[in-house]
Amino acid sequence: MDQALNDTGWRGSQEGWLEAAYHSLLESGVDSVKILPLAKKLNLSRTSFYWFFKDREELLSALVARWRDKNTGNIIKQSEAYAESLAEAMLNVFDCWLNTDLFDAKFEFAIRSWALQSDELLAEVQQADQIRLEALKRMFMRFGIPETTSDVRARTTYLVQIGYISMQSREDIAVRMKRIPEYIAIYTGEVPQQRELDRFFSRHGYRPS
Amino acid sequence: MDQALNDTGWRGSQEGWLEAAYHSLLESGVDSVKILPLAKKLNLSRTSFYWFFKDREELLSALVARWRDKNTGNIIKQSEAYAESLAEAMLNVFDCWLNTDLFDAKFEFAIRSWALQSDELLAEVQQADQIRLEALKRMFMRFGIPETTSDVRARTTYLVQIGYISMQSREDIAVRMKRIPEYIAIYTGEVPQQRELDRFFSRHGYRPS
DNA sequence: GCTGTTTTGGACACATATGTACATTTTTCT
DNA sequence: AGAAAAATGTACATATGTGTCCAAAACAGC
Repeated sequence: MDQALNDTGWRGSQEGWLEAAYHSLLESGVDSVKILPLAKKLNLSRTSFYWFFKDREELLSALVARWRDKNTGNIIKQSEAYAESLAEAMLNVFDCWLNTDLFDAKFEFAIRSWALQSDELLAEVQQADQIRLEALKRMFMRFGIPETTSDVRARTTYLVQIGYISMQSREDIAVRMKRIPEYIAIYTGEVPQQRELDRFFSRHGYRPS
Repeated sequence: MDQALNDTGWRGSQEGWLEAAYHSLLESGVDSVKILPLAKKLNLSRTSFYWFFKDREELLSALVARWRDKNTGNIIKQSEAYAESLAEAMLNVFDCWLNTDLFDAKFEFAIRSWALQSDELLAEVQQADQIRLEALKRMFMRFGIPETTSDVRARTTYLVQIGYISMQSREDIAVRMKRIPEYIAIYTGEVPQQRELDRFFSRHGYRPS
């Protein structure tokens, strides 16, 4: 029987298993990341898995590594991006919440749920939270906001997003865009300029009607 | 061998199994709620479980019912409580975040994680979110805040809390109390009066130093 | 203290998962 | 084409979970 082959000409590969594990994690949580079901989905024999990974643990570690590499880095980068006003800086951070390439919200939630049953992972998640919160706080302080206020506003910005993820709601992009100016006003205490909003909308391919 | 007996003089009971399931759910997620491990924890034979519950499904349903009864009701109640100012109304809602009897944050997170692998439960969680958000929005509107602003502020209030839960951080009560006035200022746009804060601190048994 | 109901737990049948050993197939290199 | 390497898949051993059947133990009321 002829089956789908990958780049290498082989049916299986480390990437293939990892990718399947990633999708399973996002859809149904860690406990669904099991070798037998993955093998079925990939139309591969279960045992061929062990050629690419030592055991299930190694696969799970690879998933965590993937998360670590992707999600924390971009928040920091966006919070440090050039901006003329606090509102503009905030909009830079908002890029993360609207662009899956910058921040993978579903992945984030799946990891957090997983952390419920792994103290080791929980420690990593909390470290990531701290790093991200500090980056946001620095952003506020760069624009002259006092420390305590910066701290609380950084938390608000970040926690609203984490909460939004946790709601797992899949709203229309237009609905979300409409709320953006209000969010900016609450978080920064200043109303964003129209041209700042236009620049933001434009880079997310959105045309307000 | 003599074993611990409960109120009825019997060793097992529906309540006992449910309570054990609840603790397991909060500590390690739904997939840890298994009959065999629970039996071990309760020092009971596994099969005696089936005297109290038809099967595992029925136990899980009982857990969901428990969550439904507890968490949504109190947010609505607190958002409708008497208040002279918006800041005071907000502090009433904050009671939920500081009093486990009013809102069980750990339970909430465990349920949300569980919803990742159950579409049925996800629908319920999202319905709860909507009901709670609407109650908060009404609270803002009661104090003359325009609709769109009320909507976004309700979301901010609620989502910060859901996000906070999702961080699973266990901070000192004093640390959290110190941030309260700032949060109130952000969410409501008005600074809380000292006597309002004092009343709030007092009912949570907190003495600012 | 006998009787019947409630509750328990051992024995069984079955399902799903993990990981190892080994023979076989497929591809690459010479 | 033949040998070596890479990848697959069957068979086996083991663990953990679910749910049913049934004999026994514990308790309540007479």
